[in-house]
Amino acid sequence: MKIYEEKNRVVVENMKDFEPKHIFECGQCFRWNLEDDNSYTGVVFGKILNIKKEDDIIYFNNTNLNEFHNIWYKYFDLERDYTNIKNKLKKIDNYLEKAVEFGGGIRILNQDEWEILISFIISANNRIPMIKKAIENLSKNYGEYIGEFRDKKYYSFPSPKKMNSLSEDEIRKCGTGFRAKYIKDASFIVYRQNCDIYKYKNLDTDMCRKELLQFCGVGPKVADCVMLFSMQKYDTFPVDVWVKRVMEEFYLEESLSLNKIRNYGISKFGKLSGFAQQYLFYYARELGIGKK
DNA sequence: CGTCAGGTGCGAT
DNA sequence: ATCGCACCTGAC
Repeated sequence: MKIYEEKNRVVVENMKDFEPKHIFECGQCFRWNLEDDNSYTGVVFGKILNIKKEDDIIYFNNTNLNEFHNIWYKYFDLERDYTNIKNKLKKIDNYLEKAVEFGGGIRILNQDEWEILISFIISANNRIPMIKKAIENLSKNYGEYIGEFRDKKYYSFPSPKKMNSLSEDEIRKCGTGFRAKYIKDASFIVYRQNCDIYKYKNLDTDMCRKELLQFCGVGPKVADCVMLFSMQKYDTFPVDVWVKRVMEEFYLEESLSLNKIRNYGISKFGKLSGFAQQYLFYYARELGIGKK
């Protein structure tokens, strides 16, 4: 892997297991958008980053080598050997082999706990375009102005303090629907009650999950997503409608409860459950597996 | 118009 | 423990 800096960008050559489409469209993030030139622009940690892959070269636009090492290396999980993970998963069976090959460029991002908690509360019984719109509205209306990139203005995700200062109605008007009161509650708990969700990642997976489940609007699926996408808990298996479909298509004879599917996944995939879930989810959703 | 979407809370069993 | 139902909202 060769990394070097050019004018306002970092160029990475020969990086394995990194495909922007797979990373940004496997359901783990909501603030990355496809541009006309087939690049993706996102807001992360109050910064605007643009990613473009051409042949085997990846361009990290609007950043520098310092930020690359201090922020993006961790965010994109670049220290992890995904080839090794993929090889282990591929050996399990032919279904997983297909799914892993289909989404071979997936990386599980290390995202901000607070932003992910609220984002996945919004995701409950919701569609991706609506989730993205609600998060964008919250940021545009109540986040900090960051700057412009290609003639578009960008805003950070509102802090717990800012979110707590809003009324339920102001949150609702951003398009969050019945989840507005959950967001209001979570903001109060995190900001006013000084609950440090940034320490949850230090707990073991079961305790971490137990803590998250105490938030109203956080059920089993949302808790698993928050743990997996922002707290480095990889021995968990979020089961949503797509994972249920693909598991029933590949592994299960009958229709099991979501919790039983989760337990089945964790017992089958162990420490790699979270990675397996991502490959299966992306495969199922892109191909419409099991859709009625 | 009804249905449904990357679930969850709630009350009833 | 497990089950069934309502739920903001907008696209079909």
